[in-house]
Amino acid sequence: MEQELEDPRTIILENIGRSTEGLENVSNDHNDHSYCKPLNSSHGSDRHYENGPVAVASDHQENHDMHYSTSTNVVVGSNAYHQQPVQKSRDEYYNREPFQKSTMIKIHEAMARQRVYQDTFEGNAFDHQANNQSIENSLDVYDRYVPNYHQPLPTNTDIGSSDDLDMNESLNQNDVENNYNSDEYNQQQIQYYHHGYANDHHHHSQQLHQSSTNCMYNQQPYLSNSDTDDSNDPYTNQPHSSNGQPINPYRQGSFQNGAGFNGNNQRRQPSHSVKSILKKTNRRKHNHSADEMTSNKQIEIETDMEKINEAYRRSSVFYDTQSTSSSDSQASSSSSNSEISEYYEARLAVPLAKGAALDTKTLCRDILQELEAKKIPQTIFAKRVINRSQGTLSEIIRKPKPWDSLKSGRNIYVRLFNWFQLPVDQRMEIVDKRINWPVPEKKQNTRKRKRTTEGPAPKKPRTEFHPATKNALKRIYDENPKPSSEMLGIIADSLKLDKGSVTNFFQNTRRRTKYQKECNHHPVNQYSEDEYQEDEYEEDQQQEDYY
DNA sequence: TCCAAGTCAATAAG
DNA sequence: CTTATTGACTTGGA
Repeated sequence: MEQELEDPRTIILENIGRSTEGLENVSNDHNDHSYCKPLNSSHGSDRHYENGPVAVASDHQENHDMHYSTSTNVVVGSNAYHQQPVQKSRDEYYNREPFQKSTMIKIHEAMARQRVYQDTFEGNAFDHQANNQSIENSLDVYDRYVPNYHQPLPTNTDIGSSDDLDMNESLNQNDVENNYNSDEYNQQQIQYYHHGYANDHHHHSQQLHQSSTNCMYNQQPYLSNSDTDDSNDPYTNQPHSSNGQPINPYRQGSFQNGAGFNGNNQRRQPSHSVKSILKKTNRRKHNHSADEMTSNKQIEIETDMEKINEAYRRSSVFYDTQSTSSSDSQASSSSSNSEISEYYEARLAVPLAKGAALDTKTLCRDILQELEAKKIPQTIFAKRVINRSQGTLSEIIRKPKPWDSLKSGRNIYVRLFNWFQLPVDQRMEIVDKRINWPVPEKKQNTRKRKRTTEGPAPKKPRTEFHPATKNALKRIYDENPKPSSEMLGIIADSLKLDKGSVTNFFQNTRRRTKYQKECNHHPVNQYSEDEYQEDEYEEDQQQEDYY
């Protein structure tokens, strides 16, 4: 496509009136788009992933088995999706220079130009001085963006373990959706409770209330106005209490009675909580029935409660006959698994009280601890409790987003919370691998890409960026996290990437970086522009725990 | 079409 | 085996 007529560095140097002597020679460009590598071989022809990527994985494994010791055949080339894949060895792929040295200069220049254009367009004076400066700086951009690196030889990618715990199904996401999560959540006058939690976890530096070991959320009324205090915790938008305590996540009106709802799980009966929920609901109804929106919500809540009640009624026999040990995997004959499961589902789906806010950070930390303590695998927890994949769970738990920044994602945290409110035996029963809970129906609305007339479009194989390419992208991102579409095109061309991939990269990075700053208070993480000499790009984002 | 937020799911890391 | 990472896809809204 584009032809490299002249080394852009020359142009730049000439532009700023400097000699071109001493420029390092660079080889000619090769426009073969060889610098990003879809992971899966055999693609592009007529393979459609009707059976999911698994089918391809086995191909991979085949290659792997046959060629690993010397070199693994991989598809090389961002165009593999549209064209015939090119087989190259992994070694060769990694040892290749991903793109021309001049490339980064070009990109940098283009970005500078765009800035200039924007400035001009916006009527700002164009600072030639600054521009030259910027161009000049761009000369060493390549070295900054593409540090030397020594790609280790591919390690054994133990592919044999294609563990199919197979809770397959991209499960029904509907069940969660009828929880309300409108923004009137935020508009409410919110009353928070002080969130002092006491449990058997010792690592909490700010632990204060020491009471029953199982009462995770021992709540006490705590009045505050979430919008008036500037020392708000981004995670809850709640003020910190004077003594630095984490602030309670819950609003009055729902489950404020910690003893009643969560209390001592040794003695508590399911009926207790169900009743208590219903009671609260009714009370809420009286309090808020004036507003129409509110009454609509009310109806939803009531429906939820009905479901719970209903499910509970049907499964109550089970609880009555349930022995103390929940280790008995088989439910009593009088209550089917699906009924119980229904009950649990209803419990997990209970919406938070209107206006309530969860302290996601604290919640997740505790949940995480619980998982570790109880040896509950994420895979099963993810499916059973929040109905999501393991990877999703991991990210949600590990990097919880502030409540106020959440949209529909709030449902997940609510479910997490609800699960945690359950007495341990129920809690554990839900995630007991020995029990085969009925799999939630899949939302069959799998009308994937309807573009093509013949079935689902093939999935684009995952791109594996060359380390240097990845690094370059990161640097560019640092400079401009939100390039215009045009810029994206330039970047893609320059780095020999698919524009879609570049777009995805920026999109993903933006989203994944969004709360990092708020989380990272360590100065160590403050990115410093001048010490990335060596290859330190592999450990680039140690997202330092912020607890 | 673009974006953000939510996810999936392959696969790298531990 | 379990968990963390991350490119691509899906949804819902301009």
